Amino acid sequence: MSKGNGSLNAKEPLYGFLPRKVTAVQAQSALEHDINPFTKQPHSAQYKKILEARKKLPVYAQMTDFFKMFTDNQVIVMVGETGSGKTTQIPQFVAYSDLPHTRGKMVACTQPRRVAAMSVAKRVADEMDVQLGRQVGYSIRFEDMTEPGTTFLKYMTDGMLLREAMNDPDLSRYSTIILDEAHERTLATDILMGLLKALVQRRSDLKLIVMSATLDALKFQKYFGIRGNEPAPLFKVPGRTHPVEVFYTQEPEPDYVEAAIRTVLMIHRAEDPGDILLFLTGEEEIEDACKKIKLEADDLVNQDPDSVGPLVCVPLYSSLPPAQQQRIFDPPPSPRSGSGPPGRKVVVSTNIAETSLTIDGIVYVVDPGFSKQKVYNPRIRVESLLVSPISKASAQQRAGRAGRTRPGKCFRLYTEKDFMKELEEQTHPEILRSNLANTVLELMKAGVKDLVRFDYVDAPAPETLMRALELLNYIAALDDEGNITALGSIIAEFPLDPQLAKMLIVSPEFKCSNEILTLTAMLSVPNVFVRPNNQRKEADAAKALLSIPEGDHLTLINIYNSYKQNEWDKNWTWTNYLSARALMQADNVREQLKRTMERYEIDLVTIQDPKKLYLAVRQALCNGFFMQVAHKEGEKGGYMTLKDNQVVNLHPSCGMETQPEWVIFNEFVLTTRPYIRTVTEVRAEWLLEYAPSYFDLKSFPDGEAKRALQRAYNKKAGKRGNDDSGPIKKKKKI
DNA sequence: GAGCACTGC
Repeated sequence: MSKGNGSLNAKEPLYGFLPRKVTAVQAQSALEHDINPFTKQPHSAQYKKILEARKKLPVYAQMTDFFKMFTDNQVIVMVGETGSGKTTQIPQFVAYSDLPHTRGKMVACTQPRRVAAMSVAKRVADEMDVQLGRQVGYSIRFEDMTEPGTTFLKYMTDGMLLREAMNDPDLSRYSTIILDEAHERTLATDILMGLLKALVQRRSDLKLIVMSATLDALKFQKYFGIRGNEPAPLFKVPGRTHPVEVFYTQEPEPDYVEAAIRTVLMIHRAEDPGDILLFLTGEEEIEDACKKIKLEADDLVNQDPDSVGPLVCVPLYSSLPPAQQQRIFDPPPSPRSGSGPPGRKVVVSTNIAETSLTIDGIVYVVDPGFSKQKVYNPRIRVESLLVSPISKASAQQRAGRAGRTRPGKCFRLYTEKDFMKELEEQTHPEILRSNLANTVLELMKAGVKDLVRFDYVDAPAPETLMRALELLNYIAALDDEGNITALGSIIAEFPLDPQLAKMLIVSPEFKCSNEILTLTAMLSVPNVFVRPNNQRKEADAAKALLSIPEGDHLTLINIYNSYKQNEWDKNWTWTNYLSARALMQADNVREQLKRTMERYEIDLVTIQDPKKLYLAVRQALCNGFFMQVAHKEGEKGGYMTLKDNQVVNLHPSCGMETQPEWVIFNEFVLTTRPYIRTVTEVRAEWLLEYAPSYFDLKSFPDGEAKRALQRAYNKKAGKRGNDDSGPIKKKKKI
């Protein structure tokens, strides 16, 4: 709407507002108005109450500066520490200035996590006195809570916006894009930053706000600087947290778990009431530490019940069932007697408590300085998890968890010198630690021609990019010139690893797309097998009953089918030692993938005879995973991966009855030893037939595997001409 | 004879 628009009368709260030239005074008058400018309804009583609370947020005090900076600049970097109110307020300020609803546009605000996108959208809908899903909404995988034509402020996951960018590289629905929590440097946020840097140059009408923590601001300012040297302007808002006193050890601790337990008990004996948060690295470590803390704390209470209160220890990690995760919000235990010492709660958690989950009432943080981090080795194409020292930024984030409700203390189990000298400033962004096959394809689909010269915030290693391009070329997603193919364009549409998508797309040729659809869904959710420590035998026996001897991939299909047949029986997953949560998720994913298949007219077909069906599934598997093949070498059950010659063993969870000569595996895991996990028997002749360029023997490294392939090749050549019983030939060219 | 840091589409 613009000045002089005759359809507006002077009583309208937004009368005289010029998009992007709105002042803070104007916005404030609209906020105080009795009429909601977006619904034209009178504001509720609750609206006024919330507005008073909003006015106390630090960011509110800087409205004037913000509106001016937004008017004057296309790109802004914003820093707002915890408690500043930036995530809820800035998008609203933008909406009042940008007035996207008057131009059929939207303001998007991205979040790295689904729950954040949902809960912030709900809060902001309340603040704006609108119904969630109307003017204010959110969009996450499996749930689009927006109304086309009505929603103008949309919270969404960063991955969701990246998906949209693939099909509309200009992101033309948006007038302003806000990237929140940019300092977390998720893969999706990093890619979006690269795409948006180029996009703001193409689209002068698009505004961009990058919100981050203090430490990264200058880097982003420089990255988004215009015309060479001039950095993007910075908008800074102070936080509102309580002080946290930090303590270091005098000497390095040789055993951080032991030191952590000791520190927790020391706090319990000697410090004022208040809950403790201890960071450890993984499930096993956490369960173990909980047991030990509980034992020792009980001892202390028994020895000295007059001065030591009761203690409860609560584990927290993502694979814990939601009901058990809820225990972190329980109040601490009550004193044993009315006048006895107060109880204390200890939460022992993975990194999940560093960003994803906030626990109120934490006063003490114990930080041993480690976490499990993903690392990618492009040489052997393997992602693995390694216990590594955290960064300074991460240590600060952990310490901050002690000061949410009142002043707190953080005990770092390393020396101050190590903190200053040894810890990296920032955790390496995910883009430097991941296999980029998926990312490269997404970028290509978003119209990026030259991946090596793309303007990344942090450029990945050239070898990582080469590996990604190589894989995409082998599965025919990219042609030999490096251009995206028609097939590659469809592969990119599936929310799957490219190999899985390729396998799914070709599966109708093998008449088993129904089963491959199930398999891809099962492979994209967390482990479905549950194996409680005290019932391992029972769990393994239950698994054996559902196993298919030719391979774990077939077992996964069988499990899904049995699950669906027994859906009426609420106890079925439980009695079979399977995760109901993971299976429900698989079902959900399967439905989503099915819709994408329908969009591209990929037929859903199956073969009635189970023997033939399983054979077809294994052949289809070769079409996607021919790069993940191992050959049996020697008599002791050892395998060697093809081409990169890694010596591996079948993972103990593998359910095959024999050790076949050729197998395809879903993942390579490096734990106590190198293992291949989720494994299925295949035949050499299939590999040669479905991936001839990859199995081109001329370029193959010498060894047992090559000789075996050569024999299969010779046999095949000898048979040619009198054997036409091969798989169904391509009927539809993609 | 072992594990599953955390997100996201």
